[in-house]
Amino acid sequence: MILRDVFYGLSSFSQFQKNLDIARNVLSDRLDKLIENGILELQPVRPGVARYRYHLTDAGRDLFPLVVGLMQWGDKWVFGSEGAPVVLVDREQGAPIQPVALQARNGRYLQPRDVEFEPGPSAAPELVAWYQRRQSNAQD
Amino acid sequence: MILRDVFYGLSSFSQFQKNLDIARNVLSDRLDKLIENGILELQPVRPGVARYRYHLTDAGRDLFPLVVGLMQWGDKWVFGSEGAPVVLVDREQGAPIQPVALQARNGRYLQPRDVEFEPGPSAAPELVAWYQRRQSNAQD
DNA sequence: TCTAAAAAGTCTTTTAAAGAAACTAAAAAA
DNA sequence: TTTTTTAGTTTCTTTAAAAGACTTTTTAGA
Repeated sequence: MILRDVFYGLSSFSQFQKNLDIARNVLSDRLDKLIENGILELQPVRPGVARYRYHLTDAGRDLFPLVVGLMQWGDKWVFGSEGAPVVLVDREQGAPIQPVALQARNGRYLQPRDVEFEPGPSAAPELVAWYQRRQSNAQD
Repeated sequence: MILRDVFYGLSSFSQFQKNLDIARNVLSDRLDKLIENGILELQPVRPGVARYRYHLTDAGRDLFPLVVGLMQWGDKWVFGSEGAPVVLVDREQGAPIQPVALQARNGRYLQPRDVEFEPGPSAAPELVAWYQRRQSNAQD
């Protein structure tokens, strides 16, 4: 919810507090954790003044598709027919954006059954072994 | 983590328990909540036997881009240069899939600054008012 | 310039959630 | 048929989250 508000454009403690109806200490803890984890950072309101605003880091900005995807999921499965409370539009076209979805390199949309999980560059040896075992056996 | 495991193909209580290293009562609670919220459902292992497997509902399957997006975020910002432990490949091509990202109707990739939040069909009146106030004023 | 209100937290107490370990009943395997 | 595994539940302890009062610094207004 904090992140959603940051993407809405909010950046101060009290703005979050008003909007989220959350205890101040909890808000404070969560903001600290978001900073510790490199998702938000504090920037002085203006040089030389000890008052700060919370802003997204590059890592934080990269969470945008996830926050939007979660909203879209809620629009579909929680709000459903009553419609979305908020819609995201492309500034250039003024049109709603596409739903977040998985795509292959060639642009095809992918469902869970269309993809496979494979051990990556830093896979643990036991994961590689498990994967190879699964490849040889047909059952599971 | 439970959902990630479900997308990996796990479906039984003990599979989750082994893989997640979580207290049994906590796992039980969370599975119940996932069912209550229509993300998982219980299906009998075989007709007439009181043993069940946890399976995704349509709503649950729709969370796939979010789970994958979260993995991709971690691959980039947590694992970084050491590389991903798991990669997702398109079965048809055998190639890694695209990163989850926002796209406009015309296919353009969108950053947070390229989009705008607007009140939707079920927006609360105060959100509409807030939005209109923000449209007329240039500041914030 | 002084005052009051707002902003941004912190501190203390209460409540809820998580974790560990033992217990139970049914189903599968030996 | 006996033993193991599965899929939980129960009870107790520990840890974390939430609520609400309190503090200090900033800022806007009279």
